[in-house]
Amino acid sequence: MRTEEENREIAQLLFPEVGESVEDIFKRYPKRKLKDSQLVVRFAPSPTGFLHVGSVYTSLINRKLADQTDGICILRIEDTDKKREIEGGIDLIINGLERFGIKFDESVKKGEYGPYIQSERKEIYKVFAKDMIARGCAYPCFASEKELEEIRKKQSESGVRTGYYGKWALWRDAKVEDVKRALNEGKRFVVRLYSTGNFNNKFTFNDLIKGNCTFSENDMDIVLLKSDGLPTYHFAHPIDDTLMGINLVIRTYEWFPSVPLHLEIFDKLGFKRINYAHPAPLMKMDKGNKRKLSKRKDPEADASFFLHQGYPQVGMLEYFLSIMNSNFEDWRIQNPSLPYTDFELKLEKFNKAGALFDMVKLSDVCKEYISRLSAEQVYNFVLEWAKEFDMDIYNRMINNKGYCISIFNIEREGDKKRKDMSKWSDVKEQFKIFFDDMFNDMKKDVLDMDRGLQINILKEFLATYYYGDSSTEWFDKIKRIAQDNGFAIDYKEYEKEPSKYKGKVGDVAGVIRVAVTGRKQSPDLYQVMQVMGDSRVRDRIEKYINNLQG
RNA sequence: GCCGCUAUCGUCUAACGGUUAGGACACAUGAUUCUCAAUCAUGUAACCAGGGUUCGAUUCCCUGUAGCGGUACCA
Repeated sequence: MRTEEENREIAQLLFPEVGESVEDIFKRYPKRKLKDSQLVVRFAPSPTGFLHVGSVYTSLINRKLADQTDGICILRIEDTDKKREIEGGIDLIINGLERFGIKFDESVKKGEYGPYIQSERKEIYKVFAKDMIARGCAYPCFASEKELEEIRKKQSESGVRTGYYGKWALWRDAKVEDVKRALNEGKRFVVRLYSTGNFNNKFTFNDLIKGNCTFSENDMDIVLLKSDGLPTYHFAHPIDDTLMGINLVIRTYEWFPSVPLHLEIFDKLGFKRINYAHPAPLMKMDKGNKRKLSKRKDPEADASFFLHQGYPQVGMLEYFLSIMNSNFEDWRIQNPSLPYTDFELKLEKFNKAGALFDMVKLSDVCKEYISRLSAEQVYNFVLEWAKEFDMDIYNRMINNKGYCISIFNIEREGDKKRKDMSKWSDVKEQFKIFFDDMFNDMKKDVLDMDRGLQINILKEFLATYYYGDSSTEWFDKIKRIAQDNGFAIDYKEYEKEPSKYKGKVGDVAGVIRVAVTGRKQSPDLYQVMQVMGDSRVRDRIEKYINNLQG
């Protein structure tokens, strides 16, 4: 055991350049003037790669909770691992989240409690590290990687817990002279927590999502400051969240096991503890096993995948909301016209286990969402998407705005809303029947019907077709053609005696559909033809007739 | 290995000791003055296993099993 004097001496030896005190720092970060009910939360990603969908998920929780309580949502960049950092990583995160409609009240660009990038807060952590050493709550450790490895080896051989703790912690109670000598030899050091926890002591802890949990006290002398002078997550977290006035930490589940450690650091720092909520991560089914959505294996782990595909941002957020609080779906059914921001998200309703990320369900939520939009809104969203990801579509839309809106308007009104679009890129397929240069006429024999008969039907249709007809007039004419050619008008009658007829009205409409759209399936044929216009319809039918004759 | 969390239809979940175990997605079938989509109706489908506690357990407790997470000078 060292004396108080000795600890102060070591602190001064290690950080002679640090003149500021803990009090000085706190003066720069005054307490926020907010009510307790107003949540100050933060999303704190590392710029180590592309924006993960899980990040969108977690930041949405933060954003919602802040909004609901008239609180503040902060973005903080945790870039203390310089080895894993990638260039442009910060912009990737900020721009990406913004594209999903998630903005921050304080972040890299604005805010009074910055810097919001941890590497720029290096000096702050040092002040606290020096203070902890001086008070005997932390100490320098000069152990080499090799030595640490040896310790670990010995520990696993004798079957005890691995780690730097208790009697295994070489430098825990080192003499001042030893510290001086190591320093003089130019050895690099880390600052470790001087843990006073007892692993055999259990305590309960209340997590806002998990509820009451039991933990063992931490006894690991974990690294606080790395040898490059930057803090580990464990050290930066209590300091930043305290200085920034965070009153609820929402972070993914992988942090859950380090709660005892963090509580000890809070205590040793002399800080008030902060409430935690640990939501479970998004999972993926892989060969019968659930696993975390992986950056390397799963394209859909990259949030930009959804941007490319053109999944509507609100659809994405609503899908996430339905995973977070399953009552969101019921709420949505009861309040079809309210914005998702009106839904009240509750931490206690979160599921404790990880949910599978379900693309099918996502598509369904997006279909619902898009079906609630007007044709103009769809046009604008698709245009925005196409501008970035599909110039061909973009140009078509710019040059044919009215035409495109009327395409999007097909079966968009009334009760029978069309729900076949889950993402903006789906328009490419839709456009194929409406633009002549994207249109592929079908081969002659797609229909199992005599060619002469098909030609007859189409010629008769052309003879009576009038663009100004209402849909009933239009269909009456088709029925007439059907009748004249020996088709049943009534489906049930046809079912009774199929041999009496050549087919049913649907088959006649089918011939026209194939001629006009090039497909056996299409949206409401009458509406399609109205949108296409008289001459395009006639052209296509004539071309198809020629094709059959050729 | 050790520590912790979790466990209901294929998926997301509801239930907070007594229910024909509910809903949504998916799937299947049927309806529908044209196909697809939509809509409507119907249907298939679940309490991880074994012990307790209790008049009664999906629900509470224990054990096992499985999944997930942690066990770094990564976050």
